[in-house]
Amino acid sequence: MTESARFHGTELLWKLSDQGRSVTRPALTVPRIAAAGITLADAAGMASVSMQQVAGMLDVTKMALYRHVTNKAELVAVMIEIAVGEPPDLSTVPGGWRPKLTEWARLMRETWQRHPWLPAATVGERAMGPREIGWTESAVAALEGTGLTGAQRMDAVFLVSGHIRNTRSASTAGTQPWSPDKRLRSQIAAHGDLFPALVAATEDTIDATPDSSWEFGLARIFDGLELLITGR
Amino acid sequence: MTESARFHGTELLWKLSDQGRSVTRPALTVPRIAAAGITLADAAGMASVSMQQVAGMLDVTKMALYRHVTNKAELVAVMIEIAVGEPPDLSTVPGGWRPKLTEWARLMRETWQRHPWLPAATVGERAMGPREIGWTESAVAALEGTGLTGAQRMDAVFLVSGHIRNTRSASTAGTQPWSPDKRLRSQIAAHGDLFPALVAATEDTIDATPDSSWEFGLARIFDGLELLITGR
DNA sequence: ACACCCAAGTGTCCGGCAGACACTGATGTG
DNA sequence: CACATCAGTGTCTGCCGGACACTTGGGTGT
Repeated sequence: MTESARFHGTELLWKLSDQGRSVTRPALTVPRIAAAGITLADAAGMASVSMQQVAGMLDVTKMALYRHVTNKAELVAVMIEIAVGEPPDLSTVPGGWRPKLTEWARLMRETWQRHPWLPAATVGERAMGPREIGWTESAVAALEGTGLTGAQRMDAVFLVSGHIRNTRSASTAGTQPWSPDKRLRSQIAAHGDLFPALVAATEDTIDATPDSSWEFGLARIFDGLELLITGR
Repeated sequence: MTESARFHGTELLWKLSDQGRSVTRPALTVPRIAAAGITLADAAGMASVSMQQVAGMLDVTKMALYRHVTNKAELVAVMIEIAVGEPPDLSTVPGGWRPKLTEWARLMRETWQRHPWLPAATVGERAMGPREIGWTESAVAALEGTGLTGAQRMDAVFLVSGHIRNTRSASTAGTQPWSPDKRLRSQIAAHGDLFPALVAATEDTIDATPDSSWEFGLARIFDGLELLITGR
């Protein structure tokens, strides 16, 4: 059927199109759907993840997705569970809780950097998957033997992960009146009489790297924890 | 024209109705619109603040609002600026930076408690109003004379306000696998073999107050800052 | 007294969103 | 061959933000 239809192009084209649809297209599965959602979110943010956009990526009607996920929240949950990946094994990290937690924070930050929508998605009341809980497990385990109570270990992990969330993306961190936003900065300068302390403090933040807040905060938090753990 | 129509009720009724519309109803103004939005957000969350809902509270069509605000983002910005209130004057707080910042954090937390939608609304790229910037100014000013560089003062304030944001509301804090969510907790217990550290740590968090994470984190952060400031 | 203007509020439309529900067409098994 | 099951479809509803043209009523200039 390849060459014989040379002079009946339309027929062949139609068949090709049909074959393209029914043969080459892989079956719709939850992982494939989630992967499409992740691709979309990585590229254009969580706001552009809608059922129809995801369906569009798979050349399928949005209603087809509902055969595999019960609703959008479930789709997002699967996306998160896949995107966070396997929790790390910190037992191989030499040293005490501090190097272990440092590595944990680094890995988590890295993951969230790869998927900038994760901070925004992992917010509010929702179901957590096993891998997501596993990340917390890792961090809490790193604090065993520090003499902290269970509640304190929990709070410490919460504090660190909160800091990651806050420094991770402009879309989840609170807006701050400095950072590279020239417009806002010039507004502060224009009303300098109202904000003398800000004007003074922003003078030497011009070359601040985006990572400086991250490192500063993490150092303070770890110092504070160390003070508590070593008992002064 | 008032009494002469006594026996032509319909006319009077129509006029009353007209008067009721034009006389008793106050004019639409930006503050009134914003107040309606704040009431709505306080009661039912940011998700229920839509142009039509706000307009409905004022017995007006949603399109009428667009005469006073250019779009929804601007409405929200005004809501925020009004809700945060005047920034505090910390110069009256006796003591050094730590009591001042403690008071600042307390006040900010209080404000955000009064308007639980504030954390969610003050996120992402957006315009900040003078009062909002003023809050930051207050905090940065409290750190003057500590010997910290401008960038460090900024980072410190960012760290504290980030912690407020994280502990403030379930709608902005990252989901955590403990807290009073029985369902999630039982799931951890059910798969206890996967999460031994979590099981151990959650055992004594049953009576954790919702404020404990807040106080724990703030104490660690302040301790860490103090360590840096006193130079040790 | 009259024409006119203009600001405030309105009605209608559009595209995009999540999701309910009934349907079609293929496939494998008795 | 009959039939159940299942993957994917089409259409509908009710929300959302917002563009745009419209009405209406209270001044104001002449």
